[in-house]
Amino acid sequence: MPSREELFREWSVGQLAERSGLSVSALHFYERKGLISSTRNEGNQRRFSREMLRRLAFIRASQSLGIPLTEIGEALSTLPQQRTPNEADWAVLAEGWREVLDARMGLLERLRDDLTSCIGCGCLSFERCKIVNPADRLSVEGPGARRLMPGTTHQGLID
Amino acid sequence: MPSREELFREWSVGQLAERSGLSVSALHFYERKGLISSTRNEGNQRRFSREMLRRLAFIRASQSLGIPLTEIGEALSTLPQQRTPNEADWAVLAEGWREVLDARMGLLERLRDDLTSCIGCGCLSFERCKIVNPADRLSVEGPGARRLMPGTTHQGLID
DNA sequence: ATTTGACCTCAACCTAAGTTGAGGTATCAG
DNA sequence: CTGATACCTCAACTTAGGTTGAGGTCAAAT
Repeated sequence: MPSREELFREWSVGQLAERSGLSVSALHFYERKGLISSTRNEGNQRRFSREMLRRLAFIRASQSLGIPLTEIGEALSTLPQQRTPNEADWAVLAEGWREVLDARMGLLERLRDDLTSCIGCGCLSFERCKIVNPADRLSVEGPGARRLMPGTTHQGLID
Repeated sequence: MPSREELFREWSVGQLAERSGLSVSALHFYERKGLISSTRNEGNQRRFSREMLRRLAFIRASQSLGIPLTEIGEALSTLPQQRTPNEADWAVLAEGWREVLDARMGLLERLRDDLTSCIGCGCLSFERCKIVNPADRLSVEGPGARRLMPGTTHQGLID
């Protein structure tokens, strides 16, 4: 159980970085992106509340699931603004990711099975192969790097 | 069955682009990266052999599985150099991806289960939560964008 | 009083997987 | 023979998720 002091204490970036295992530059970056927030002391230095540590934990957990920061940010923005989010609030977010993961796994499973049947028929042809063709939709996305695994909002690779 | 002409015919970039559904700039890019190759005619224009079409099919199929181009290139470089690769050669590559996919799905499954138990215990803490901590290893990879799903060579997110 | 270390901002750089555009050449149809 | 395409190269731009460094300030220990 954290002491009364611990609960109300505010952390500097360096301290938050040490506790979270993230770099100071990453914390600055997350703040610019609106994923975390801070107040400033008299000398313009950041002070973070204890709640930010939990936000960072959620961010890291979500990233390890392959979810992009923009989506993580959207999820975080649904947390209550006035009161400090409680366990139930966080559970709602985590449950949302569960659905994303299930969808993503289903996609991988279908791709794997199609690949297997492609080995069987030896096709790998542009006319026939289900695995080769779906990329048509991906190639319509415009410039820049592609997302490896389109998340919640994927348009369906195979259907 | 393709005609004798078709078999020996060489394609220009534009034709290859049309047949494969890829853009001309992407084909140039793949050639620079060594994924495909061409000869040049008298006027310095690219001529592609029929085999390149199959390579492109493999590249697109692999990409739809979330495999990065560098790994696809490594796989392609294991194809026989002297003779034209046959069905069996391609099947070896496809079988390799199957293993990658199985590993990737196992990873997602473990993450999903851990997330579920994290909802149960309501922790999301840096000290205890299996889902939050593994990112330590990811953060050691240096500058630049992270891969969403580390492929064959992943160091193990959770173990 | 000074030095060390932590902090501040801002701009530039990195990878991946391409796209876009400028400036110049080739090829083909009429 | 002359346009209209198609092609060539090369450089710069794109997104994501940050890192690195320059130049300057703040805080605490000596």
